[in-house]
Amino acid sequence: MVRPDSPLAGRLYQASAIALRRQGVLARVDGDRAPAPGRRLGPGRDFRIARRQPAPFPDWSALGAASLQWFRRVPVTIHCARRPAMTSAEIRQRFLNFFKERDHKVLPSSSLIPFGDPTLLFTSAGMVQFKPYFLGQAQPPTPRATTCQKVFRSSDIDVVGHDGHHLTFFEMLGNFSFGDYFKEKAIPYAYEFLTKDLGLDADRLWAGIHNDDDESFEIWKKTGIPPERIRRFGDEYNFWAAGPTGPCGPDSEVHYDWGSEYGCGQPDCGPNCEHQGCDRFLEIWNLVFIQWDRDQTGERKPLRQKGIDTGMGLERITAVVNQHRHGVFDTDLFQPLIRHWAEQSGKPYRDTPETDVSLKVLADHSRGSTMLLADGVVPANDGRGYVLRRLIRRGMVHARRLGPAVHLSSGVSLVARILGGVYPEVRVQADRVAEVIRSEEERFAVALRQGMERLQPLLERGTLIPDEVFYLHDTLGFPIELTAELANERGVSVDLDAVAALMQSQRDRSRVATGGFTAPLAGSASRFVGYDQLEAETTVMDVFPVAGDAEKADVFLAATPFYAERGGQTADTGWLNWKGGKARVIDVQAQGEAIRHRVEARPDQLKPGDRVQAAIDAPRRQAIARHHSATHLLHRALKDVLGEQASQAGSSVQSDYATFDFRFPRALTTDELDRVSSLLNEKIRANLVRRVEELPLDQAIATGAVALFDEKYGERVRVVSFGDWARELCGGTHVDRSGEIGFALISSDRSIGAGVRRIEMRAGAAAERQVRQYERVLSELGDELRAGPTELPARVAALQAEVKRLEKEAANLRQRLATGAGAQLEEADVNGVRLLLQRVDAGEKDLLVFADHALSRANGNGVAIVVGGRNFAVKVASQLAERLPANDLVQAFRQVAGGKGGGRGPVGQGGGIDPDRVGAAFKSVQEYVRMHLKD
RNA sequence: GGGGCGAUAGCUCAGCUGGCAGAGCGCCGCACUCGCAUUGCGGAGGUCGAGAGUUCGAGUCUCUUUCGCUCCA
Repeated sequence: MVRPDSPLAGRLYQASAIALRRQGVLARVDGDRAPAPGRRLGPGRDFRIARRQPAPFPDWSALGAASLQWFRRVPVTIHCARRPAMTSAEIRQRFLNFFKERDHKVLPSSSLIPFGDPTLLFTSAGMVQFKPYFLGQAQPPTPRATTCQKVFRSSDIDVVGHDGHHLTFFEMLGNFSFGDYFKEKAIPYAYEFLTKDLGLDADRLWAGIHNDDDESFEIWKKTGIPPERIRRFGDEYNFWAAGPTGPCGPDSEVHYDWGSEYGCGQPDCGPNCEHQGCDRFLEIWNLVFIQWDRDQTGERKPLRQKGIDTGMGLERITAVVNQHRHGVFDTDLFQPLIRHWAEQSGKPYRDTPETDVSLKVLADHSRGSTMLLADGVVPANDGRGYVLRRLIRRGMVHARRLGPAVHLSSGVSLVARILGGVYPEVRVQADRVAEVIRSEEERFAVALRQGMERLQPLLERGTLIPDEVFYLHDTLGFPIELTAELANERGVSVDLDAVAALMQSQRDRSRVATGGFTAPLAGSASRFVGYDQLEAETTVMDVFPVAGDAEKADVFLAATPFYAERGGQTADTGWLNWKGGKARVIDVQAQGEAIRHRVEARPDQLKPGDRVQAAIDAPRRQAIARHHSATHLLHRALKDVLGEQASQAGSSVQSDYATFDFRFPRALTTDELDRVSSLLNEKIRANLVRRVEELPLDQAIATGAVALFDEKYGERVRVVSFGDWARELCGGTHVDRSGEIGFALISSDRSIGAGVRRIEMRAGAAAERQVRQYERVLSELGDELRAGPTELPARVAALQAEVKRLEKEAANLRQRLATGAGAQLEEADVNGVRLLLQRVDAGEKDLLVFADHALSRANGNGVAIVVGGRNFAVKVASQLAERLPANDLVQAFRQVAGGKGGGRGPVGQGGGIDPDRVGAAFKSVQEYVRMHLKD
């Protein structure tokens, strides 16, 4: 890196020279006495850079990189440039402070994995963590809040890099009101923050509002935006709803005007301009006014508690404040990353459009993948993990494009440096994150190698059919864009439309297959009483038939002791009893707030309003509880032994076993497993008391409970703890004291994916059964081998060696017996061809070996037939094989001897013959040969 | 959740329409060499992922299953 405060010299690209000048750095051509501000520098000219001011050089790590060829064409990026008007960190802080001063509670960003919302893949907006408050499902802890929220959007993944605005990961600044203030304050707040705190030119701000929203129009006007800069739009731009029903309302955006010189020049040009190439307006802040509740008929009723939900992208506003016309990648959030890969690849930023796309993709994707990984997403083939994998792979394709030395994983530490201050989890997890990306890189390298092996010959042949391109992508994971690129280099054409059609049909197939289950939703919530009741008298609320099975029904109850499958814990089973009937409950699933019982009964046997007694299989529940509690203790034990990084990635709790998945980069050593196991059982014997508390979520996490993702929590959560040792958020059912678990046995530890391991465990009676089974096997083995348990391995190894030796000896003996004096051999000579018949005592596999041996006596001019039991083999000397195909001889032989068989070339085999007729069959073969050799 | 592909020697893989389980690398030994590398010769190493079926005969065909890779939702 070049030091900022020393004069620089080098050879300049013209574009870079202009960029330098625009950023307030003067270029002086060598030999000139003074900087020549107006002088145009031609490409390739030597030059020097001098500071214009004696003042210290502006922030070095800041913006506006310019690239130039340094001595001897070694590429160097110099970072000089104008000091940013305001850094991103400063903007973030000012925003939160601004709203804090206006009585907003500053809340931390929630995870990128949405809490308690299975409908969302990622946290895709600032309001996600507040959704329950807006939907009226939970009481907000505070009437006003403000956040800087981590956000991830997978929908734009393919667009990133091609412009200056689309990102996968970004930060969303937002202020929120839950039934507190409304438009009258939200709009002035926004205006004040932008113009005063950020110092944006008020004349450049425009507002977009909903067609019918006169209220907002008046407020904007009063606040300071003249009517001609307030534009009205329809639902497509300015209406927000969480879904077809529920809370909704108009929204209003603030647009920034870059100036008419960037516009399309059309008279109707304005925010949301739809003219091609119009680049004048940029939306910077979106204010949502949640004011109605929409019902199924589409009718809107005014909400009692209106809400405000605003969102402003930090990257975008930083670009605007610092006048980065070309977008967010020029801001201090991205420049260090861009510079990093520009240096690693030796390809400067702002040099060619292709390079810029790749640099931007790398900058964005390294942020995205690092942040996802830091929040616990693991590369996988479905769901979130799949999006992550795609992100990493796309990043690697572009890394590869920049050069062989360019690696996506090398950006992780930089991302951690840029964002780690605000999101400490990135800093903590940086090593693990880099490790995971590295292992993905290795995996991808394998896919690339395999793909290249297949692609190379096709390219040399000069044709590439779409099916082949699709196969490479679909089966081998070889990126289509890479195929296209390579084909292009070789001048081979690829029908990308046809490939896209194949992709589409695959998408359709998946969609059709997924849209299967559509059980109707029960209207209201079922009350779960199963924490302290094993049975309950209750009322049937709804009964639905089960598609494709007339003997089963789905039943919804007002209250139920049945635990629905959730958080990895398997569902309870049991019975429903009612006057005149009884049915087994075989599965229980949660559907929203309702609990669906699948029972073995016809749908007409029960109807809404019926009284039933619901009773779960209590011993089974107890066995499940033992496994679930043991899982908590195991989790704690793993963390104690391996460190806090060993965090849960999933679990499955059944009545007879449990599996526990956790993040850990390598296999556990025997010693570690031993320590985990003994600590686990020690805590079981300590008979720790189980406590359950219900707490608000943030308080629970604050008191050190282990929070998990993928689980669905309400605004109040259950915290289950054993003694003061293991403490977790958990909705499951547990034993009262750890001693009830009895004993826990870890039966296996294996890898289930990059950085994730799975431990299988049995507890209580299941563990006992397992141990007894092992013991039985051991003692049977010991009896059989006459060895004590500890001697068994050595004994078995010795036996195996012995078996090998004997097998070999036996094979030798058989061979010698067959070929030696004792071999039963008949011979005949037909027209100079020797025919041999040999009877051996051998399995069918060996017959051909014997035939080979026998044939060796015929000096390459003969036919050998070997019979063993009811099987036979025929071998013809290779020089005869054409005139006497083995298959014909086999047929001649079995016509007399019976059985079946066939052959090819010089080899034939058959079986099922009558051993008594072998002699006669041999005669028949002789006859056949005689006939055929006459010709 | 749906689709594609794969599982054969320690590793990477070949094995065409069913008919004697192979190659390269690695490993061991011997020769050559002062020694190493190289080279030459020889050798060990396989329940062909598991289970059923079809067949006289299955690594090969059919079904089931486990695991892995991969695309899509």
